[in-house]
Amino acid sequence: MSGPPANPKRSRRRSGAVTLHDVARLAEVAPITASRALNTPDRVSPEVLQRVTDAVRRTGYVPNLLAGGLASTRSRLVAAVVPTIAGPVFLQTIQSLTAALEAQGYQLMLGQTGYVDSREDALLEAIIGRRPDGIVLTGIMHSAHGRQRLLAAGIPVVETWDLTPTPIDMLVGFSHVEVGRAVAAFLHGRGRRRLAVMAGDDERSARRHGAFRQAAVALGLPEPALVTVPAPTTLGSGRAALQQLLAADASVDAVFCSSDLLALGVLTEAQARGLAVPAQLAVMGFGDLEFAADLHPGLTTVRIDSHAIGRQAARFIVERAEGRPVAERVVDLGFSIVERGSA
Amino acid sequence: MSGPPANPKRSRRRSGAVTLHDVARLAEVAPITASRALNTPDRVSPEVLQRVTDAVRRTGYVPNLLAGGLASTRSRLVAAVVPTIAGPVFLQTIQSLTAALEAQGYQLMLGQTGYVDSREDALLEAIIGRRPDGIVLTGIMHSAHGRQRLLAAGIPVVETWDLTPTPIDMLVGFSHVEVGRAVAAFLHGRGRRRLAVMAGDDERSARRHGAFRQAAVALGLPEPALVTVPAPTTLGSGRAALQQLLAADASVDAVFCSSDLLALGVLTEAQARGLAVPAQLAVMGFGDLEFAADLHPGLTTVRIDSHAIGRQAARFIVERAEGRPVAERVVDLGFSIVERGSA
DNA sequence: CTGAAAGCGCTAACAA
DNA sequence: TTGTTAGCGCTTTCAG
Repeated sequence: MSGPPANPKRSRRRSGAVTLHDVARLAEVAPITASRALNTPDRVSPEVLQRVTDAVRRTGYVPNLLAGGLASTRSRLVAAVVPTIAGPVFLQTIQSLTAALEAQGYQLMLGQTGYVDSREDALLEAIIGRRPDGIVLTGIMHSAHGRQRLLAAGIPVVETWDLTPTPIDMLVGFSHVEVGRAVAAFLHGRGRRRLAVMAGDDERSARRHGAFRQAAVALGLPEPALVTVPAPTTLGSGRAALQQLLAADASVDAVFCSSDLLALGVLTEAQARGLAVPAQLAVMGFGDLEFAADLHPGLTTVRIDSHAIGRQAARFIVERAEGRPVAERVVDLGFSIVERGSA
Repeated sequence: MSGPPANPKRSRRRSGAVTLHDVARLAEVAPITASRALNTPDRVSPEVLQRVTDAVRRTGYVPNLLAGGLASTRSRLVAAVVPTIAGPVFLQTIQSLTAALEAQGYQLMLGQTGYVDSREDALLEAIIGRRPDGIVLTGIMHSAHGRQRLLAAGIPVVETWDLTPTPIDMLVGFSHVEVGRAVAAFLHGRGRRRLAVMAGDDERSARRHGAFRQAAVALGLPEPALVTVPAPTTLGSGRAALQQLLAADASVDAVFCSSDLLALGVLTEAQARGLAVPAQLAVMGFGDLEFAADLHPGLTTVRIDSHAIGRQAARFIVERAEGRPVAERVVDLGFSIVERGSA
């Protein structure tokens, strides 16, 4: 339909796609005017705007954002880094982040480190190479070297799902230490006395159960038992961990799991061996994933507003990219304990 | 540490980052030679390679892939489009796709249509604008107009999770019709006579249960009951759907769910109301997600190798991008029925 | 409000 | 094997 390259002048390849020049020629304006019509339509006369709009429609022009990004040093690309997208917790954050960014004309690039720190550096390099307008770090422990590069690249960074005292740049999360304490207090308040923790082997989880165990002891309870499972946590590892836990000490009357999926595993195993929840064993999860409310019994868990984290991260980055200074660079979204049947 | 722009010549901004020119100057070679050293190291003398490598290390140079992509018309970017990443099924495909691409130096851009067709066009535009080396379409129904644009843009496309007779370009999936038939035959073979279907309201799911119901009738069974739930399917919708199903017809003795999550909902509801699985009700899922095997009872389900789909899609696109022609453009990965306790 | 010139940082074409 | 030159397609300066 559209004319293929016909001019046998000489030299380079040309991708063959319609360019802004083609549009401009058709609209009988200079390329820069066509550019303005598309990017800042209110700085162009209505008539010109109309002509350009028509030309775009007629040619099926799609702006080359690579070229635009190169020229303007604004890529409208945002990178997100997660250990694995398959883990239960970060998914909603990524979902909302993507959606919020798309609504503003930004795209998300996804990177997975796979819980292997060495991948992190390579990934970071690939990401920086794209000159994204921002990077969202989710649930990862970044090396000092990685922080360096990020800082050096001058790319806005949002760390999420945590509240570190020394953020690289911006931060949206909540206190894992507070979560641990609150859960210990909650279970103690419900009359539970022999607590246990089942936790993924990541750093954040460690901080939660560290605080949990400390708080339990401070409340006069015996040191809670601890079972660690490899991250990402699964239903299967929850079942196995409960077996292990009960084999070591059958008197446990409450388990705090580091994810709802783990808790579902505990629920499943309890059911399989006829252990009554919550009568004999109270079970608490973490995350308040979608399924938590509909389990039987309903899962008592720590609610984290994963979507809000994603949205706030998007807001942070877009603000920065548009040149608006971000007043408050740290947002604590908090958490809450949702009491349902399992505890 | 590194020198900021000092030359007060005139004109443009310069991003401030280290460029290939800086590296080349330091290594005392021409920029193009430095480029070769980085991209095709074997076409450069060992000595030059060494000098360039050193210069890169000393400057902390990170290639600008926007510029590279613009010049070479190869962005090393691949776009994936899913309805929502939060749905249970596509996650593993995306995970493997990302991982496989990263291993080859490609990055993934994620786009969500949110089950709204109008979003699809806007998203497509944003994607095409990045000039990706490929697009992976997962679980979406693309409009004729969308197909047009994709074709016109000349970007390699891989459709996944399906086997359409008229692929846009490349295809990796399996037959949903075959799945429906196989499940009907399986349940019939296990002596089930009053079948039911619980399905998300997406097109693919409809094809599965269409074939399922047809096959059931062909086997001499009564027309299976059908309960439709909105996509994406959840545990909660599974519970609700079972209630609905039993209210309409309590004699049902087998349910085929259009996702494992839905099946988990059915299992949960059955347990809550003391309905014995599989004795009174056989439950089958779809997907064989990670948790399926560890449920109690274990979930009998249709196994789809979601990871393999992602890997094959990556292979397709990389082959194309590297200019190697793809011989077989359609791959049927098939499926299998995994028999566990629930049916 | 519109345009001419210059160049973002890189690599494909030729040469040498 | 290395270099020269000319752009990829867009947007920023700086003028009108």
